[in-house]
Amino acid sequence: MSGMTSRGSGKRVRKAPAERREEIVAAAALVGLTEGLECVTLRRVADELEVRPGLVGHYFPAADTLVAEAFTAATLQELDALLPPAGSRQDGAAADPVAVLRRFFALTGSADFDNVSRLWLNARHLSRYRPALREHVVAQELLWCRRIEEIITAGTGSGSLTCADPSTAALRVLVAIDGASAYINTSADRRGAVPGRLAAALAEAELGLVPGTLAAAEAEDRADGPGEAGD
Amino acid sequence: MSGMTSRGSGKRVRKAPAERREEIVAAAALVGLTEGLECVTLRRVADELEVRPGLVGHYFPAADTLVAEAFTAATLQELDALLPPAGSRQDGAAADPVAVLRRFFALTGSADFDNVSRLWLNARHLSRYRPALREHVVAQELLWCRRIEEIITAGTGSGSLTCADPSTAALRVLVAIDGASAYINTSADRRGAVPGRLAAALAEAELGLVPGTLAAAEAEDRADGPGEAGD
DNA sequence: ACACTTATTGGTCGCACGACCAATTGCTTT
DNA sequence: AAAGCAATTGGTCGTGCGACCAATAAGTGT
Repeated sequence: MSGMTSRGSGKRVRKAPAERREEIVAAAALVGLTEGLECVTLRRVADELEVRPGLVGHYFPAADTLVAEAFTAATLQELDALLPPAGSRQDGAAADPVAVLRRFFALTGSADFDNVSRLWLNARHLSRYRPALREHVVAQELLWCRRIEEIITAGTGSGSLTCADPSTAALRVLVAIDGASAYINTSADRRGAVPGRLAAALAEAELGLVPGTLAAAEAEDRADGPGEAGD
Repeated sequence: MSGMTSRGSGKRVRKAPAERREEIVAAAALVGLTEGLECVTLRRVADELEVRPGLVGHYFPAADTLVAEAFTAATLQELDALLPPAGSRQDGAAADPVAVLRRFFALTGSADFDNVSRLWLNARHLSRYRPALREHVVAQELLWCRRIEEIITAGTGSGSLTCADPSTAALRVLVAIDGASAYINTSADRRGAVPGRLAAALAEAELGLVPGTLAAAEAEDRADGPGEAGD
């Protein structure tokens, strides 16, 4: 009997509050990202950490707070992977904005981004009922928008792209991405088709780039793409 | 004691199965539209109709089916209000496609459409967990897309608008609308701003119309609009 | 008027959730 | 080594859910 996955009983592992709290949020973020925010429950998270539910309840007297923080933790990490923050380069030289955007659209269009799309969709809906989550979602919306705006502004500065209002352009790009990812749970199969391209195409139009600059090769991992909804 | 809102007890009202079923679906659709699809529960719907929960369970042995049908009923009705189906005109003359589209964007941009935006967001997320709902959502996505495509095709036929591929254009318009409505639960206040316009603007660009043709006057009913998120 | 079908009731069962609390036990301080 | 703090446990309580079922009563046909 080697598969003793859980420490079963007895042995308590006492940790520093701050550390335990981070651990809980990280576990909650993972659950929320992979299974959905409604699965971020005291019991589920406790189970993940092999801890008693009461402990999670101790750190989060209101379960809503845990859900909200889980969302923020997940999106924050994802954003950093998508668009490295301003001060993250050792060499002072910033990367080419167009290249950054191309990488950005390549990532958001790939299957690896699916869970993130689901998370946003999930959070936006759940915000209807959970005020705490709502605030965190609004904050992340702003943050993502700002991060995109930074790239665009850098691009206009270096002249590699042109745009009247970086703020508006960033918001439009974000809206297009959200529109495309809205179909993640219903039509994920024909993702490569129109919606996925729309965001990049819109960005190209919005930023005065030649079509195709941002739309990476559509080498979808699923090469079996059927023609036009075969209903 | 005049407020005898419910018939309290005893009196049974026996109805024909078909009629009762429609009644249940209609009530469920209303609940789903106003309170959310997770509130479409056997008990909640039964309460709405002043009937015992078991009865609803009798007509819908699987609760998922009720949720799915409620969604379809709600969106079907809404679509007909938004874009009257092809054969709905007594006089054979079809309306001017551009006028139809203008009306369409005016309606989707108004506050009356908020609950519908919420419903779609709701359904798209819930489709992650409920296969029955998922199928209905996919069907409605197709239907909405087709209905828009009809208008566009009519427009290209009459020459009032130009477009390479009506099918793709319709899908793009829908994606834009979905992107805009994604923010309904988090940033409904500054709806008038960028997102709402984006859909109409994209449609104008997509259909070769002069900017402003489809974007109706942004006379928001909420005239008390405060300046930029005052956080 | 009667019997028969079935729409409708009233109730139970098991489950998962958040909230709450007293008892326990690991760690730190004295 | 003893005392104290608090992280952690184990358990309870109330709620709302879907599913299920036997009993009831409203119509329908004879």
